[in-house]
Amino acid sequence: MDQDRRTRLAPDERRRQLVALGVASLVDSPLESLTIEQLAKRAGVSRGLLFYYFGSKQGLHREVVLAARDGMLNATRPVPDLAPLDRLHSTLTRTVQFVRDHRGTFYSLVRGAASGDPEVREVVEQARVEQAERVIAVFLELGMPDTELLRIALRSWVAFAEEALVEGALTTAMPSEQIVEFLERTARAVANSVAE
Amino acid sequence: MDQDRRTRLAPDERRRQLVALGVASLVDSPLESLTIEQLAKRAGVSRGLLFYYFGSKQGLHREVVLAARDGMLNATRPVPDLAPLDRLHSTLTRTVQFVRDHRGTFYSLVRGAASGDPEVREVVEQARVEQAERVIAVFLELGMPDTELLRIALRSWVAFAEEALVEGALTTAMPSEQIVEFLERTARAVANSVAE
DNA sequence: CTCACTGTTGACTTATTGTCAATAGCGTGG
DNA sequence: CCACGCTATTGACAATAAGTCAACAGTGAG
Repeated sequence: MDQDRRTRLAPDERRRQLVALGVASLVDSPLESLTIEQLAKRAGVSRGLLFYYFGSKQGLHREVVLAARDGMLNATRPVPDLAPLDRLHSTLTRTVQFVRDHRGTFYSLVRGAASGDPEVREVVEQARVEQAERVIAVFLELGMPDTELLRIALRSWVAFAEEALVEGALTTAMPSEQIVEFLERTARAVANSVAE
Repeated sequence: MDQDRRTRLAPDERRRQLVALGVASLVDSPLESLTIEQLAKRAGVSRGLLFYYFGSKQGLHREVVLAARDGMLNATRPVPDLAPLDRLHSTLTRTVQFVRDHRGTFYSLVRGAASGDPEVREVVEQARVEQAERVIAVFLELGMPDTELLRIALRSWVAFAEEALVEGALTTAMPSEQIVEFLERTARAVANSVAE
């Protein structure tokens, strides 16, 4: 579709192109339907080239999910200067924004890529860990004791938030501010409920 | 491994046997590695027979997940006679028990079967809906108004509980009573936080 | 006991992953 | 400017697993 003649690119550039095409395909189709053959055809290269770069289908999936994940983590990165609760508010606001701007990507990350092979699962798992760390930091700075139960609670609250975002931000027209406020309240409620 | 001669069973019985073997395989391996060939070999029948009964690999997966799901929903069915919060306590206690008695099954249900085809996902999705309904009923009986936000909140709390059960009940030695109490508190906290 | 019904089989087709020696762009040194 | 070598790229091939289907063979009914 691009060229009918063989074009030779620098490895980094070709890799970027292939991963970008993969991420783009997540917008309207789940990860598991991202087959080597389809992507090869879209990119106008042979299937063999994908194995040259990614080794296996799972290797490709891993890099695609990694790129999508980093895009999300980047768009929702906390602003260090803000006070804890303001930082949480800021992060959640941008999270809702990201979810609504990139519905397909978000949904594929939190739902589609859940199963499959452990390598891929681990990539999205790391995103949850990172997000949990962000929220834990907020409440530790507010003076809560660093207990195992608090960590489990906020780790689980991340799963709570993912579900709420799918239900609230993707399938209803609820105003973003209301969703953000809902997430803030529940986070505080969960954290408080383990602090006795 | 069972018989080397062809044995002809009544359809219901054969179906039961095949599904039971499939559910048993979930104990120590994820759903997606449950291949037609493996199950056929374990059951001592030909691959063709599995297609005769289930039509497709997804059809098999659907019935296996359905059986595993119903086993869980059954083991954790609410006792109607109890008062709302007692009923919640009872259900959660049996849920923790089930999770620890059937680690593999539970994990496969809430993690492994998450992706794959929409048919299979829908089956486990219905389990979440059912569990959400159970919790929603508790708080409605306690007099809370039936708002969309409450439903989303408790629907999301089910995801919260799944995560907490994986983290708390499967990967730590935390006493069951403590996990149950934790789940009760967070459920109340989440419900209260939307009731203003 | 035999006969029809149907549970069961195995060989075949199709689709997709993965392998690898051969090919052909593209920068570089002469 | 132009061979020439490095390597990005290809296409043909093998391996695996999903589906298909006509033929086969238990089992109960008459």
